[in-house]
Amino acid sequence: MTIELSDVQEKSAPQNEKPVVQCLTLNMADSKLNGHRNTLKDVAAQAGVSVMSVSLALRGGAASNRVSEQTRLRVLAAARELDYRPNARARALRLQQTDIIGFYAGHGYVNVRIPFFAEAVSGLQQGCEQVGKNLLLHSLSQTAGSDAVYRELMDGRVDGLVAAMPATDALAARLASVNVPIVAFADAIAGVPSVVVDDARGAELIAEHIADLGHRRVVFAAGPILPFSGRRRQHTFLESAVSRGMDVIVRALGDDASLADFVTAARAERSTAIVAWNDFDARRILFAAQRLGLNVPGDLAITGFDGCPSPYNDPFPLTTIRLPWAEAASLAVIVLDRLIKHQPVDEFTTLPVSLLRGATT
Amino acid sequence: MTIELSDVQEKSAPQNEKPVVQCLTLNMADSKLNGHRNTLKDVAAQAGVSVMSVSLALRGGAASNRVSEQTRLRVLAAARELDYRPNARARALRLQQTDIIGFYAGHGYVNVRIPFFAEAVSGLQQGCEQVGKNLLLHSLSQTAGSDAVYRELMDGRVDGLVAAMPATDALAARLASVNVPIVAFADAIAGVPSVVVDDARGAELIAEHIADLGHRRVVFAAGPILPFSGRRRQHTFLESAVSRGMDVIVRALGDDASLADFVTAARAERSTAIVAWNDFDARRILFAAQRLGLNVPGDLAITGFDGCPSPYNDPFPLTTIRLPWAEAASLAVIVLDRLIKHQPVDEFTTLPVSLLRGATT
DNA sequence: TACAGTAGTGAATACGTATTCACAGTTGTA
DNA sequence: TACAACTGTGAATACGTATTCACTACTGTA
Repeated sequence: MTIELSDVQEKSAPQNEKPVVQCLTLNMADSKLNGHRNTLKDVAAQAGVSVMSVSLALRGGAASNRVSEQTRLRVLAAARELDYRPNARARALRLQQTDIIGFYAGHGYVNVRIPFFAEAVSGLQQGCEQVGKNLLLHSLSQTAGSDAVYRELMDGRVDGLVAAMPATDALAARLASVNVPIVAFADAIAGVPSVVVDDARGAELIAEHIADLGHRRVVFAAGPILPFSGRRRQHTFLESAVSRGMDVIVRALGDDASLADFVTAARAERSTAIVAWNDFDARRILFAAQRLGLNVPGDLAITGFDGCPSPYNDPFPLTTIRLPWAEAASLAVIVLDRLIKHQPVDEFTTLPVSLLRGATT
Repeated sequence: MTIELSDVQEKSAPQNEKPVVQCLTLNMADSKLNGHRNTLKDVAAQAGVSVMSVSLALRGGAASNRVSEQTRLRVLAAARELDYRPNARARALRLQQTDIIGFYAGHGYVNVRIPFFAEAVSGLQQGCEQVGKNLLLHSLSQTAGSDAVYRELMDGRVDGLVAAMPATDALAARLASVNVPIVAFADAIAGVPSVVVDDARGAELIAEHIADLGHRRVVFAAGPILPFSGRRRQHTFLESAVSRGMDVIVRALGDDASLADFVTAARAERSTAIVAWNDFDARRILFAAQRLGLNVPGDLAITGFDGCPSPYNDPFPLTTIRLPWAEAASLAVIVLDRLIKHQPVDEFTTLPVSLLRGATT
């Protein structure tokens, strides 16, 4: 069942090495651009009333009482006939609001391929739909520094920002001091409404689970770099596991080449379980253990942390802590919206986590 | 190695069933909002020159020659001192351009959890970074109809749109006729510059590969609904496989409950391989086959279509066709940017695909 | 010295919306 | 009939930028 990596080969199609391109003219594009868009003034002229009346009539609700029913109907007819839509750019300037919120993530997490980020974006989208905003993914990956976030935030492009794990404390402080509504996500930021998940409780649940299964000696696999939430998991797990009488060895997990050594070392020192600080690393360890011919969980139990649902039916699911990133992100948007509207908000929200029992313990 | 689904249980944390919430005041938020942002006029006053001079001086390049060196330096100093940043909302109205592009995907593919979508967004982001645009994810999932896309497109919120697989032909036609730059992605749209991947060639590669392995009787698993690219894969595979002397049975794949029946039926009629039109279905079939105790690929070979890289090291990778969605999406953005700038564009671009040999054949 | 040419800058305006202000017209009351 | 109260609507303006227009001051040449 163990598969060699070399089995995965890429065989490119010989006759299709270069993109097949047919270049045609672009007269079509030229003729399509610069089409005239109808404005409020056009509608007013069409209906034979003033701009003001149009604005009031179209706004609906209580404002519509200001205009006579006859005028209102005439305006509506004219607007429909001209297919009028308020210009979002002008609206944004007039109302000082774009109906767009931004999302920033530090530590290189700006990549939808990473499950955490995908879950977050999924939740953000859902939240946006609920409050009628749009989501702007800043075009800032590794190259763009923290300054780019700040600039985009300050130039009025977005109404607010959901900030996940700022790369540095300096950036966090800078974000917190800015004149723009901000909600912290995943990691709390001092002085900013924050939505987080209960990492610490998750670490306790793992410790409890491992202890219940009878493990007495385990390895905690820390990443080379550990964001704040990772440090919290490590700290709480250590405390909880030790208090349950377990020996815990904390060791940094290296690159792919060193994975086998990591597992072998754990076995050599008689550890029976490896607790990883996230699912990504847990799967790397699982993969290495399987390649070494170990029986998981018989020879070695492995646990992760995140529990992002797999897009595929996973035949060998991890035992892990499910962190409700999507729900948290969705909530973050709602909090941000309240902040933008000057409504009272909870300064700090922690979402509960749960143990997801898979096949690795 | 086969795992029962019932093994995956969710055990919630008893004392954390409700979100832990600490509600504080929001005076902080109040004091932060409504901060004054410096405008061009403020900079002009600070530097003791006119608005025009400031605009010219800050623009740099050839325009800066219009102002004296002394004025330029004074303006720069004033701008830095006031931490001036041009207001994006006002710029958008003045320049009739927001530097934002939108992305629309039909057929329910608006979900970063779906690998195709994640790859697409990843490529879009990369492309955006290259051309200096931002990416707007419309808040439109299942609830919002095609009308919402149209509206967002027409109100000037975005400079252009990358459209993947419009839900209906009517929508495609409508998009193509609009006064806004559009690039079709994944599925071509008539009259619109399109960036697609070579589905047909991929289907040939699969047929060739399966034939080389000696299979004479295979099942093509079609989805209940097949988007255009899926129909193309099916059509070309059929043609190519039959011409190589294979028997092909085309059968729709049902829900999870019917997966086992699907596999059993294939075995009963002596098929030795199942070709799925995408990776998602291929994995579902793989999962079902493993649960039935079959040896893959010994008893049954399985192939997919997509080849999105897994975020985790996959110990049992599919044999599939790698479709370069990210590259295609990135290119789509670049084409869109050229369209926006009225530069000539390729009307049709097809990116090459390759066979990814995994562990399932 | 007078005038043409040029460099530099201030004032004014458009982009399209939403809203304030003021005014005309209508109805109601003394 | 005269005046107040009120309703509906037109005109004007601000949001902040980028750009056009027009004007001043200065340099160079005849």
